[in-house]
Amino acid sequence: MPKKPAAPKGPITLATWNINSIRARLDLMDGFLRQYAPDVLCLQETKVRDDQFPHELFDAHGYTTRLIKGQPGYNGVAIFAKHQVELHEMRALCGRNDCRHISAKLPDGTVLHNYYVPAGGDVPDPVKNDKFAHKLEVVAEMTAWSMELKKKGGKEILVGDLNIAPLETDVWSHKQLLNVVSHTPVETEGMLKMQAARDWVDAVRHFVPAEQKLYSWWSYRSPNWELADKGRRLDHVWVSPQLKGKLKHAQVIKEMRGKEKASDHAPIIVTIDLG
DNA sequence: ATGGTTGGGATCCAA
Repeated sequence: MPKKPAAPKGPITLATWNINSIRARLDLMDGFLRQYAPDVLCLQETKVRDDQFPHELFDAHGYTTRLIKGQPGYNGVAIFAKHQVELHEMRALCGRNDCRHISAKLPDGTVLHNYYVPAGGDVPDPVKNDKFAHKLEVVAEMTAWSMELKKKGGKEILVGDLNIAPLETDVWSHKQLLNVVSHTPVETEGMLKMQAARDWVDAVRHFVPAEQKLYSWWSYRSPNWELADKGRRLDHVWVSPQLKGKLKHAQVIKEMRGKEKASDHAPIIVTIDLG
């Protein structure tokens, strides 16, 4: 009888990936899971209703826990694990039930939050662009929520496509992107406030110095994405301060951006010792 | 200054 395995001893690997439609990328996902087999996998932009989710692939790879929250066409988040984890919460950001958050309680009590922050449209003005206004509201709400978490002081991990590249080295050209949605000062400063509200530790920058360029997303519109390398770091893994010393490794799996039928985002894998 | 690509699900929207 297949039983859900107990929590692994020692470090676990945790992946986050904006997959840009799971049904369009079953082969890509299969290859990724064969090669990297993370213990826990968080997805954003699954773009599929729950009753149409392709469970078989994840079943075949041993993800006995599958927590999904999808809607037709857009958004959609999911958490998979090779061992038992509990659904913790599904937050409706800004009062909209639009499938941008799902969270799970891991065996040691750490709560894992998976977010998909709105991209925010093209015009970086909340008066002229409702989508940008909504993005800023979501960031403000996540900041207030982070402050509440800080009061409780539990162990938390926050991952996802946050659609903001906070540091100058998180974009290919700081100057040229200052007025481009994802790197405007109101967004980058908003993100820093959110980090400060819970003392979130940027798990990827914990290993990659801020002087070094680092991206997780390259637009489909650039025909020569790798050579041009006009990327942005939109995807993040943050941990609450008491987990900082438990971080073992972090890596953007850029190779996945170069595969056939790739997502425009690369996955990130963090190794953390929750034991 | 502009247009470039992709996926979903309808003939356009979101990214």
